[in-house]
Amino acid sequence: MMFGFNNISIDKKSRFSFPAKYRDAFINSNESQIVITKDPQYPALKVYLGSEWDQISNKLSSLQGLDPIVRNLQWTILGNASVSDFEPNGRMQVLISADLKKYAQIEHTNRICLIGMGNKFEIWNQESWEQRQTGGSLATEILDIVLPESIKDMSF
Amino acid sequence: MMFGFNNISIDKKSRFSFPAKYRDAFINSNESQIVITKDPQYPALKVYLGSEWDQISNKLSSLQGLDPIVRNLQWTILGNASVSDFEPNGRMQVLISADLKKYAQIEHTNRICLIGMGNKFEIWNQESWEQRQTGGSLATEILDIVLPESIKDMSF
DNA sequence: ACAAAAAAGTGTTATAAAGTGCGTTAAAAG
DNA sequence: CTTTTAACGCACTTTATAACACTTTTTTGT
Repeated sequence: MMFGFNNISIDKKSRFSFPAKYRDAFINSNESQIVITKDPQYPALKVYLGSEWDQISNKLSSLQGLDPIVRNLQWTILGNASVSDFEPNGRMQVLISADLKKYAQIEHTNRICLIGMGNKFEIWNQESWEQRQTGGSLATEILDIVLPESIKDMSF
Repeated sequence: MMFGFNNISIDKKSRFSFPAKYRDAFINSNESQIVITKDPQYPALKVYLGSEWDQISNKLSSLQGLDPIVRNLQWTILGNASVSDFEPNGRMQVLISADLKKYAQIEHTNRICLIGMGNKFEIWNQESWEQRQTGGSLATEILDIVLPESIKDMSF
């Protein structure tokens, strides 16, 4: 499983590499693809292993798109996904597109926060992450929309 | 079971070792991993055995991440977890990351308090711990918001 | 439409920093 | 006094990152 905080660099060509400590996890789960997409709630990116992504994307695309909330999630998550080949034995490098960099507000920096959340990672701009960690802005964002039943049991 | 107070040292490379009195407990419970992460309420660290951690992290990551309070807990606990291999027969040493040291306010000292809480440990800055013990309140109680039902029955 | 130039993407290497392992000394316990 | 444990120091190994070279794709001008 993949947990924990990492402050890592992006090179001039917009690549980052996963810290070596996750290598075994990648090898064991037999992954050969990595998918990066937008986080639907925050200015951050989600990074999924290929197999995880298959589950999420299948489930999400099968939902009926008439509900505007579902429709929005589909646009955000499916419509921005970027699939990369990935070699767990190699350098474990992944390219981030200009578009995704912009969304996560990491266009003008070469340091990012890569957060292991168990079955996925998140990528954050350093300042945004630190603000989140203090919990300061929490009070203002208690979910004010009612989620449709269909996604209540999904965890992205 | 692992109980009791220990005042121990961190070396120059940010490692501490568990007191020898816990060796049998580690060997008996057959652990080969130790997980350190942030305490969600206080400026302290939680130290879990691998098996305990599996339970906690599974439960926590299965919760609805669209709820901002849940998401915050996931960030704090999962997103800051550091997993170490651990040999109960060896020196029982564990590395603490710079990030976690900062959170627990133990960056500028080489003495820490390691508190056995039965199935887990806590790591405290010495002054904070003493204040707690004498009933003084700490500056920040980080999580002072109402918890959603889904996590009311969890014990971290 | 084609060639040249620029940009984007891929791969390799070198080096400083971070992490690991282990022997030695000092302190505590039996 | 002997044995065990904790702390320290040092050497070795691994890792992260920047610099560089090469290839492929895209853009531009004629």
